Amino acid sequence: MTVVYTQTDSGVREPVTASEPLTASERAYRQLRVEILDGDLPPGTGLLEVEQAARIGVSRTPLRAAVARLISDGLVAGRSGRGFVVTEISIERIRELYELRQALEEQAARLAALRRDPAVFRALREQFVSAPELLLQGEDGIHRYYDLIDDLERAIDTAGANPYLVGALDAVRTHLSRIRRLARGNQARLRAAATEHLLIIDAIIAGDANLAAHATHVHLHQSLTSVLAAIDEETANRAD
Amino acid sequence: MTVVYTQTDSGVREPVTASEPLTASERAYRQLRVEILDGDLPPGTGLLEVEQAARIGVSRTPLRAAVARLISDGLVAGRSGRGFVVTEISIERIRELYELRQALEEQAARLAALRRDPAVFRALREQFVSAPELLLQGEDGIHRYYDLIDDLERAIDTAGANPYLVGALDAVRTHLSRIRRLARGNQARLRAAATEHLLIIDAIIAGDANLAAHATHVHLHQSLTSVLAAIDEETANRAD
DNA sequence: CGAGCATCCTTTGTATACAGAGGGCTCAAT
DNA sequence: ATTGAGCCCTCTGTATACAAAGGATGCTCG
Repeated sequence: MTVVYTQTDSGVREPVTASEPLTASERAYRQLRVEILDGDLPPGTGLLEVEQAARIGVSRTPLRAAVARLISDGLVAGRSGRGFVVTEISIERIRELYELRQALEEQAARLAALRRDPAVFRALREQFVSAPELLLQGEDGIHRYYDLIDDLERAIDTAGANPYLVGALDAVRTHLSRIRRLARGNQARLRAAATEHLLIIDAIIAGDANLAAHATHVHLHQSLTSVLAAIDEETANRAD
Repeated sequence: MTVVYTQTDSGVREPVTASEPLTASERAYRQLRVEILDGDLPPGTGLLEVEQAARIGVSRTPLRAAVARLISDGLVAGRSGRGFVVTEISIERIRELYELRQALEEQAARLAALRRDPAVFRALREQFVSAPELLLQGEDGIHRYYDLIDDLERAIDTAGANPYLVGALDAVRTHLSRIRRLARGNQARLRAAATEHLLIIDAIIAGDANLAAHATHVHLHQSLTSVLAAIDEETANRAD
């Protein structure tokens, strides 16, 4: 199970650890993945092997390997004799995704509360207390806020110490990142989220597994509500 | 070329409608998968592309595709310059797997209770009531009992109506089937399990999501306890 | 006798050639 | 004009040839 953390925001955040001698299939996989996640290849886009191989600059063999991985990621679907398609994401799919996410994140929070190193989460707490200030610092602050959330998620994953769970969560987060673009930058929501995150952190520090799980449940409920509202609004605006 | 990528196909229960003209990569995938799941290729077994391609009777290209799928299934792991290995399953891994399973099956039971068609589960209830009799009918009865459990799982999946959740559960069940061989055929445990399953079914029929989730939690706790005990015993016997 | 280095060999990664299947297009008939 | 059938063409699935990387082994030097 190859995990690739290419955070797809236009940020230039890779420490650039030399130019990696990536294999062709790896390059093809990453490029297609980023393009799908960023929406450059919108859902429903039909793709052909030869065409994409030529565009990316690899032969069909590594491209097919890349596509196979994307299929198992659920980002594209195979078509019988006509190439492959970028999978659609409907509102119904988002609801379903959140139902899975609920189950996974609650369990992750539970396990983290049981196994955490308190020091790690106390440090995170510090940062989340001052998170609202970040939101006043424009685009860059918001970007750093999202990074902070990533740090929290990773800390919870690490504390939970369950590779299977982390793997399932990574898959969910992959799909979520296709949605997050929609609901990005809602100040009010982000401030509320910071409060919710603080409660989760406190529960984990206290070793209160049930509270951690319930706080996570509440947080995700609010998150889903916000996402659905943002999509509704978007759709309404588009109808104007 | 009609190639259907049955991504999370549990494979076992195909009515075997003659040998369809499967693609070479599909054949290779299924064969390797079955061999790993059945333990013919025990954990730790090192495999080479050429060697396996020759054995199965396909060329390296489709074999590589098959291995790629097995890797994303988590059944094998890639080695840098030395082929690939069937992944190990330690006791610790089993515990972790059950932690994930808990989260997923509880959510599935919850959703099933909310969305089920009562008639389906009333029919299943009938069968589970008479399940203990099956256990008296020897190996064949036990086999039919396991089929019954499969039916229940599928009914819950269908009622839950969440493809993402089902996909995650299929992945977990794939790994579980490697373990189940160990704890197979413990009569006392199977009788107890039938009772637990009945409670889950009743909760789903009643539309009681919380009870369904808790009953599932209890059931999985007992299941894990039983599996770990069986392994302990096995290890002890082997030490003799 | 041990350690380091170079070389060989094994095994993967990639490209390309070929075959078959499926869909689309054209042409004709009603 | 519309619909059906047949043909062609495109695109996938597979095999194989080639290249490069990594490890193991043996040789040499200290």
